[in-house]
Amino acid sequence: MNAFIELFEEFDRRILPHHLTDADILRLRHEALALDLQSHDHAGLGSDEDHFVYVAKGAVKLVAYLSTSREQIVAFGLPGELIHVPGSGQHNFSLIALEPSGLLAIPANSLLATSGKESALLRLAVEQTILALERSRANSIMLGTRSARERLAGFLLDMFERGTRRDDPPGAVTLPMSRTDIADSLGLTIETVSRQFSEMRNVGLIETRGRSVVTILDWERLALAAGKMLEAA
Amino acid sequence: MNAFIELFEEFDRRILPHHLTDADILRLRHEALALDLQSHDHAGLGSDEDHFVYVAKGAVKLVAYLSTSREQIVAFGLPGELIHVPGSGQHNFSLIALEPSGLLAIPANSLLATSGKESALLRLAVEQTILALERSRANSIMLGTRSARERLAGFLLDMFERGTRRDDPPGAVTLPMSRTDIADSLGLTIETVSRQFSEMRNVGLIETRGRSVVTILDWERLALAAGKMLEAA
DNA sequence: GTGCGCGTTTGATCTGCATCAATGCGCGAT
DNA sequence: ATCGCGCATTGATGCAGATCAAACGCGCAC
Repeated sequence: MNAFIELFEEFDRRILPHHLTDADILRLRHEALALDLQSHDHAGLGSDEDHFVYVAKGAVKLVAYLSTSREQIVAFGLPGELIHVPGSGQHNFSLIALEPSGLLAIPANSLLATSGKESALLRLAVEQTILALERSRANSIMLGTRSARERLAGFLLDMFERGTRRDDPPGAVTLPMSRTDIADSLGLTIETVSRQFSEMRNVGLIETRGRSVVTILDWERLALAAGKMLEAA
Repeated sequence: MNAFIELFEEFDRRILPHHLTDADILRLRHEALALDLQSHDHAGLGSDEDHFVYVAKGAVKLVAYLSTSREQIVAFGLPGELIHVPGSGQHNFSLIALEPSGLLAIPANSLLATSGKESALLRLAVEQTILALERSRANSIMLGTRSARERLAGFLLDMFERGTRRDDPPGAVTLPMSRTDIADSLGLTIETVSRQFSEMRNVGLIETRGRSVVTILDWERLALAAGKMLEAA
């Protein structure tokens, strides 16, 4: 229970607009749901309702299931991020922990049911949804046009921007997800991902330690490999 | 000018929530921009601001440019639809008419700057953004996991649902976009798209007349070819 | 109608990534 | 430390779709 209080306060500090009405805060606090997940746990948000999930600790993936065999990861959620989780619609989505994680789930409706004159929460909902939309479209572009090399290079740069931890040495990232997860998010196979890792290591772009620590050695060439240059034109 | 009035009234009837305050409607009417585009015209929305664009007549594509060579179509807009157009952010987007089109562009901010107590417009913005997000994610799934055949079959079904015109014979759609556009939206090449069209014609799934009229002959097998069955599982 | 141009179709070949198949190795359990 | 399992790497092969190249035909101007 104390855990919930802390979680909510962090969420309040880092995401919520300041100067909310007491009524709004109370309602949110009442309708928010704290989740403490272990690796591979599904966040059972149950209902058909959309949620915004704040990731306080750990890391999660948002997965869309198609056939039993193939799945597509639509987004990763890293600490400090708020991710939009759709209720059961056309596709079957599910939010799964990559490592032990502390989450706070807010039903979208409790942002939408703003109390009368104060619309700060509604505005938050719009902003966050637009952010999610931008990321999703960037993803579509990646999946529609990039080669395997470009995808992995872009992925690493993105992960570095979003996911560097305080205990990571400079230039290094600890990837919370498996090769399978990386493959499923980039629309590739594990073998291809692995081969790209090896090649990038061989040509001196990156260095890896263990399964999940990646150090970026040559930023410029990595950005180039990600195809960033072409975009500028 | 008269054209603007008609456009706005249609937009009001079909998209806007009923019971808006007069102030809201007036502001919208003032900040909305009517666009009358010819084929291949860019909608010069200029600013860095996001827009929602209502397609009254014609058809448009929302394109992301990468290199000069390759481009990715992120969404199509057909009559009656409202599409979200991002201001210049990370990627360079642009909204282009596929045929002579009548559009109404609403700056996102004029939905967000809701006047005090009435938040109906804000709610509209959230709903529409969430819709765009859902479509974008469905697109990511398509691009990440589907084969060429599945992509085209799914595309045709989607176009039929969204784009049948009153003058189309039953079972037929008039596609407003070129093979190049189809290819750019599905993450394929024109040749591959063309070959898939031919094969589907050969096996009796569809029939084509001219360049752009497609008749669906076998709905069941087409849905099957789109991979719809696997999703159900 | 006739002719021309561009979008489309079709064909031949190439290649990047998937698939199939071992082997290797990091990492938690003992 | 060492064992053993599951993830990861590496290798061999196949194939879907890209690329290169050529013919076709729809739709427009004259």
